[in-house]
Amino acid sequence: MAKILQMPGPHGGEESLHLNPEQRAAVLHDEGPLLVVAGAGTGKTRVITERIRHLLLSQPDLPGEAILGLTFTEKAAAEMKHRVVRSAGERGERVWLGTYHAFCHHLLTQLNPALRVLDEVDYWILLRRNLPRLQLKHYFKLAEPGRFLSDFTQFFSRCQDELVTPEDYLQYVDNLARDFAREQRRLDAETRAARQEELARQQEVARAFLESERMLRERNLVTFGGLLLRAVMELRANPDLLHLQQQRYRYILVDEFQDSNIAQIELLWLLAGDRRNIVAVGDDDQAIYRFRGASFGSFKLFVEKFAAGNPRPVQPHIALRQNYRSTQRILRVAGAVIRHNRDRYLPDKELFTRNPPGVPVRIVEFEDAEKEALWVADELERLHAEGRSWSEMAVLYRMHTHRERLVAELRRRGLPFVIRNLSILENPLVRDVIAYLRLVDNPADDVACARVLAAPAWGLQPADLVRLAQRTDRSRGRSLWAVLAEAQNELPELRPGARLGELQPWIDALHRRASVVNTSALVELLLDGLQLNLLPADPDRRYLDRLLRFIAEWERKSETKKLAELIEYLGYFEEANAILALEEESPGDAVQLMTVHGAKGLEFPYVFLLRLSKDAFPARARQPVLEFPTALMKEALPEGNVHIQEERRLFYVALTRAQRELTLTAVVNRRTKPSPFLEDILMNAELMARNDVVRLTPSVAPAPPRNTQLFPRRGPESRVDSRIGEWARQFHPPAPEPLQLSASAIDTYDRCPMKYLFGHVWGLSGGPQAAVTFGNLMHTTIKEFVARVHKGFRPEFSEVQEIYERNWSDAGFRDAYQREEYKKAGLDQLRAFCQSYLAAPPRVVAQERRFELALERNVVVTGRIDQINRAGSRNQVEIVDYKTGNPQDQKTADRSLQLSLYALGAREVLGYEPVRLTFYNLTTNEAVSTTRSAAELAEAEQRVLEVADEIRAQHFPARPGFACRTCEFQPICPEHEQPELSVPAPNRPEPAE
DNA sequence: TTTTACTGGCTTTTT
DNA sequence: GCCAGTAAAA
Repeated sequence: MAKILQMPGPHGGEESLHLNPEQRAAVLHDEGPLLVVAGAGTGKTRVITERIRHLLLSQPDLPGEAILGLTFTEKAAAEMKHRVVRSAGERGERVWLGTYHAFCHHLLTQLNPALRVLDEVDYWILLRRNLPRLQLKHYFKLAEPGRFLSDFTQFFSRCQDELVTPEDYLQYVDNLARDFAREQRRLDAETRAARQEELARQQEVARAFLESERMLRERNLVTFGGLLLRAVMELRANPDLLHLQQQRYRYILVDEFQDSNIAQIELLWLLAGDRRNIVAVGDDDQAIYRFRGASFGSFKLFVEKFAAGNPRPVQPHIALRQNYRSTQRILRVAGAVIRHNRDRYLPDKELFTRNPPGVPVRIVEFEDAEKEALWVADELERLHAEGRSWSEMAVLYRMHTHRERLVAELRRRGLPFVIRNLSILENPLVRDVIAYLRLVDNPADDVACARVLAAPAWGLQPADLVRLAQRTDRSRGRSLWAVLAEAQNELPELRPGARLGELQPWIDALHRRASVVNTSALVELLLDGLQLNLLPADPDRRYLDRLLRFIAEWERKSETKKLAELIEYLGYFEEANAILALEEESPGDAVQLMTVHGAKGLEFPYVFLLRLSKDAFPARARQPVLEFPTALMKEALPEGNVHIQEERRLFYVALTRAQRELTLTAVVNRRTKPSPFLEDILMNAELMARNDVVRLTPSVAPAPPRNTQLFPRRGPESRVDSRIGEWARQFHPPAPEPLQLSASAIDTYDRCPMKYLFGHVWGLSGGPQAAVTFGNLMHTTIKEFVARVHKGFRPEFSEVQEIYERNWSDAGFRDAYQREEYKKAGLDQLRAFCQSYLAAPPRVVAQERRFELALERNVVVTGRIDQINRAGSRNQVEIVDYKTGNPQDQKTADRSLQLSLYALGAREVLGYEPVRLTFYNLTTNEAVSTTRSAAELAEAEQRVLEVADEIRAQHFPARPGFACRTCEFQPICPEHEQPELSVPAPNRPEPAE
């Protein structure tokens, strides 16, 4: 070894000659543990690959398979493998280079060859399908049975990261229960109840964890987190296996060590054995994955565990400090930022560079996001005009939503860009194909049908679609498809050239085939029929291929392989918030857009970092629904604000991506404050004195309109390219006069005018919803019950139950479990309701009373009051509205437009004096009452007229947001549709480090 | 200075 | 549908 150390490069190879002293020391490190602290852009991947090469070349009899290299991503592993093979040849081929997960999978399949790995979505779906077995109570919502499942999968995965098994967790909860039993007498009633509740929740979680593990084992499945946990358990329990592994892997190298979790560190500890030949490379300033379970102090653990008590004296760590990537100015700014994180375990790692000083880092402020987007687009164009290629520029952001305006602007200008990790479910062609599949599966799916009908080939105009939709009738099961069949004869005269005649038999035939053939065969038939002739260069091709691969992968694990199951799976897929991203490929010459997390490990000459505003970057801290208990942590929580420190490291990662120029933009106005991270820079006297930073507040002129039609459509014969989104934006027929409005219509308009357009103007409706079916049933049952009491009867509960069951409908329930849970809940609620109703029956004046109230300007308010009770003298009444679902509180009642309108109707039309307005919450069997003053009623009237004006002005913008998650019109909403730009010829991107 | 009402924005990602 | 941060009100 000594001889080698004196050589200029270990083997005189070209590359090793260029190693700096620290890199060389790391590469040549002899035996025992070593931590290589490799700052951003200091060549850490190179150290690992060079070290592997050095090990192989310096020990001719060392077999490649004695070296184990572990990474976090398959991409990193593949890149490393490529480099090792290139520099070490055939022996490099045999080096085990892969992800932790791949390694554990390999290990476990040696013991259990049929073991299959379940990804996060499929895990979610497994739990969703077996929901009854989880016996959820606190974490269950009738209307949304899957609501908490991703919280559970996340939590279980977090436990596994910390090597906590379901049994361990149960033990922990049992201890909590024991503590509570001992202490409860000393607690006041309120605290006791709160502790009791919390304990019950914990017990539910523990039970679900055990049960989910049971489900996995029954099917011989394992989750990603489980791979690590089970591998560690096997190695601990099986000394022979452990010994074998320790013998085999004589040298271990780990990349990105700072992101290791407890399970991974334990795995390394077991594999390294007494030899402790482990080189861990990483940068704790770039640790950005604590939110998903990475250890707080992997470096500290390493030094304490591996280096302590080591038989041979070793240098605990080597720091790589020379940066080869960025200019001096960029590096100084980044260094000033990260220095604010005081708790760094190893302090001596100030980076330096021999690169030129470069130009100052720009901090640019705008009053709104629109201006930010315009200016950044201007800058990108300017750089390109100066001769930079698009691919040299990257735009980074903290959250996906921050890029939206810029994307719109780039698209408007026709600039080439690629977005990493973009879901294909927003691609119009993919949405078209899925709409066809949904229509084939269920011809009564009006939303899918509407999308299909808007394809050019069927020759319809928006007015035709709306005319057809007006004739549907959800309550009688007359769907758009059924109306279409009836209207068949009228249509040729309706629109010459309409080829609906071809559509119907084709879809009907596919529908019949769907229950017979496998989905892959069906999809093939569908694609044939679509007559899609995608050229190889068509950007849509990649999206379609990805969808087809998704279907093929699903079919392999599917039980029935039939379309109906795929449609169900897709529903779950969306419910689980899963994204189906295009596989990564060379982006070609295009501006790269990605989150800062996505940019880790990459480098770009020109970097723009968006939205450095408070609550944007750093993002707000949020607590998970199920928090991992501190008591089970195997390491101490670091001091200080953990969240802000991680955000600052993320900021540091972003800054250090830049090679030549770095621009930070911020939106700053009365509401939005600048990011505290900018203060870190601007308040730094040294940076300012050295001119490392300039601050700009440019005035931004709106860009002139350019390319609007970026996507050449496939022409008038196309059976895809649905124009539904365009129609939604443009086809706003005038409202019929007089304009009739109900409280719920106004509510819909307020939430999202485009939803109002689809439902109330066009007359489309989504499928039946469980909550609605249930609500109707409860209303009907109560109406009949109240009517009988009114007639002087005192119905037994069995009679009520009989009414309930007679009126039951299965429409809209997602599955039997949800249906049965609803059924039980409904009966319980009715039991409670009837009992309290009979205890003090009101004097009912009217039930389900309809009214039409004519306001000024030819506007009519319509409504149906559930129940009117006498309240006091003469015509004084109470208006009752029964509510199922989430209970309404006092505040909601006080400001409810619905109650105001009912009060107006009761007074103006029905001649009552409403002295009390009541929401009767069936869920809690509690009434909430309120009143309305004359002024408040006038205000409500005003509100109706305002909405009426908006509707008459045909103003129907989409209001995207939280509500979209449950909106049945999503498949046809233009807001959820993003055509992607085509990109010129690909060239391979240069990986960094 | 404390309470209440209104407004906007819903992470980040890998296996 | 909920939470937090901020503006308005007391």
